Amino acid sequence: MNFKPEEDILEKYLSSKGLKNSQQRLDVLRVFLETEAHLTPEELHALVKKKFKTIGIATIYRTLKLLCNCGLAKELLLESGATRYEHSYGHNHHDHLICTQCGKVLEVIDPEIEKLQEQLARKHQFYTERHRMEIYGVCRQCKK
Amino acid sequence: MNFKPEEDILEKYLSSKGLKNSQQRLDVLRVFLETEAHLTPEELHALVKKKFKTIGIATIYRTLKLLCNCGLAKELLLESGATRYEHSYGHNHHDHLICTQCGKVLEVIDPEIEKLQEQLARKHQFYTERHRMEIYGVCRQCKK
DNA sequence: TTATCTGCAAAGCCTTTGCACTTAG
DNA sequence: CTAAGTGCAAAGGCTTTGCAGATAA
Repeated sequence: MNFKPEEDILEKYLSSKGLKNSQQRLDVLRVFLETEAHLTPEELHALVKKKFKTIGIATIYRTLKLLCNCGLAKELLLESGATRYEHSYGHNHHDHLICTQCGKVLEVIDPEIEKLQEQLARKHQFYTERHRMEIYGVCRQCKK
Repeated sequence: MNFKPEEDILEKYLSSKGLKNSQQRLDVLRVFLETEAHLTPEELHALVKKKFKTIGIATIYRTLKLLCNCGLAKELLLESGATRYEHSYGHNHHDHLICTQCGKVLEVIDPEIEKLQEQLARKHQFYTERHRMEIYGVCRQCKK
């Protein structure tokens, strides 16, 4: 049993699919979990490289895909264009407040909005699978 | 004075910037306005080509950028990955309901949700610039 | 042992850019 | 006339893929 539940989840996912628990995959997961920032593959690559010099960017891309498949990470397509990844394990559905100055991303949730979104979909006879909402603006620190 | 207000808007925008009213720019605008679909640059290129065989994809990209700058088009970054463009002139802010089966995109608006979004931002001391909301699901026709 | 994984470099998308020729003003 | 635009092809980002050597099971 690992210290982190996320490591168990990845391990079990890999085993169940007949995939291997490689050192690199664990390294990537650990570094990914160390920061709450919403990283790009390139940023994550730079961080992993600090500790494991030889890691290749292809392994980062491949591992991020695995992490998404087993529910540990989630892809985030923000308007800045770059694809970013956030932690998914233990994080319920949430929306994002994004500072257009410093790039900070806040995770927020409003049950009332969620309810209205569902009603809106129903009104148009859409069977909701998922939704996303992002508010872009300037945070308090940057406004000063 | 042109038949379409959009043509006037483009013309005036170009003149004001010292840019030229080329035939191609008008061609692209006209074909863009002919369909309510949310097109990718490649799809628009194919449509324009039907009428103006020699148009190049670079001109499509360049013209779409101009149309965005003068408020006639708006870039749409949906989860499918492809960048799409929608009409912007005469269309107020709205959100999107997207069918994950047939790709249909409905433009919707809910004033109550808009209000709550603004409150949510204020609660976190964010000064809202804009926001986006997309609901992905299955439309009535596809559900049948 | 052997199927999978890794790092590398090459290849693939989509989008932008440089260039020589063309055109609007 | 000449600054700006066009189509083409080449170049740029980001992401994926093919491959030969490495490794988990």
